[in-house]
Amino acid sequence: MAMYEEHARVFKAFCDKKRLRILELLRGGEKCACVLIEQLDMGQSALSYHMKILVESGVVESRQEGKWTHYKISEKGSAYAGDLLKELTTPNTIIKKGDGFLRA
Amino acid sequence: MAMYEEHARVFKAFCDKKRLRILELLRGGEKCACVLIEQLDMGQSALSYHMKILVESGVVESRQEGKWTHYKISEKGSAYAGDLLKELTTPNTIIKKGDGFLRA
DNA sequence: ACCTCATATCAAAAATATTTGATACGTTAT
DNA sequence: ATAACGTATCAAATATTTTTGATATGAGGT
Repeated sequence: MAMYEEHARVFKAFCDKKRLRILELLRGGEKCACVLIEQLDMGQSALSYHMKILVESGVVESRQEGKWTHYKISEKGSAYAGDLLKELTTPNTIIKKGDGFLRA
Repeated sequence: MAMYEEHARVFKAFCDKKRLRILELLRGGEKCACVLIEQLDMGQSALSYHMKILVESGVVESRQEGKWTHYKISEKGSAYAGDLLKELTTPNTIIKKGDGFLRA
C-alpha cells in the first residue's frame, strides 16, 4: 500500500537529528532560511534539502517574501501528525463475527 | 545536544514504510515474530532488525516466552511519542527581558 | 540590461540504513 | 547429550539518504 509511504513522509520530519534542531529553532517563531543557516552548522544546499523534507511532511510551511523564504511550523500539519501517530498506535478494533454485544 | 538523537530514535519507528506495516499488524494485538514474518515479505533477520528499532523507540515492547518473542505496541511508549511530538511542534514561549506583564 | 543576493536544484561523493546469508545463542523435545 | 526450532547477531553487499560544490532561477537594486 502506498499509504505507508505517505505516512512515513510525515514522520520523516522528526526522525532526523538535524531536522529536530531546525524544528527547535522554528518553535521560536517564523524564520527566514538565512537566519536558520547562521545557527546551523550546515551548508546552504543541505539546509534547502532538509527544509524540503520538512515542508513535504506538512509539519512546516513556507512563504516567499521577495528573495527570502520564510518557514514556520504548521499548526494544521502538526495536528495531523499528532492525530496520525495516535491512530497508528491505537488498537485496531476488528469486529469479528460473533463478537457482538448480545452474544449468547 | 544528544537529546536530538534520542528524540529522533523515538520517531524512527514511524518514518519507515515497513515498520509502519509492522505497527499496523501489531494494532491487531500482540504477535509473535513468527506470525509477523509470515505476513511480511521480509527475511527473518531483516524483521529482527526492524523489531529492534521499534523496541528501541519505546513504541513497541517485547516479551520472551520460551523460544518465542512476542511484540506489542506499548501504551506508555506511544503516549510518550505523542506528547513529544506535541512538544516539538508547540511554540516555545521564551520570556525575554523586558517582555513582562508590567512593562512600562 | 546588468549585477548581486537568497534560495533551489543537480550530479557526484560520502555517510547511513537496510537486506542478505551465515552463524551463534537459548529453549524445548527426544 | 543431541537435535530441532525460533530468534539475535555479524559481516558483507546493496540501497537510500545526506552532504558537497557547481550551477540555475528568480527577485531587487543600479
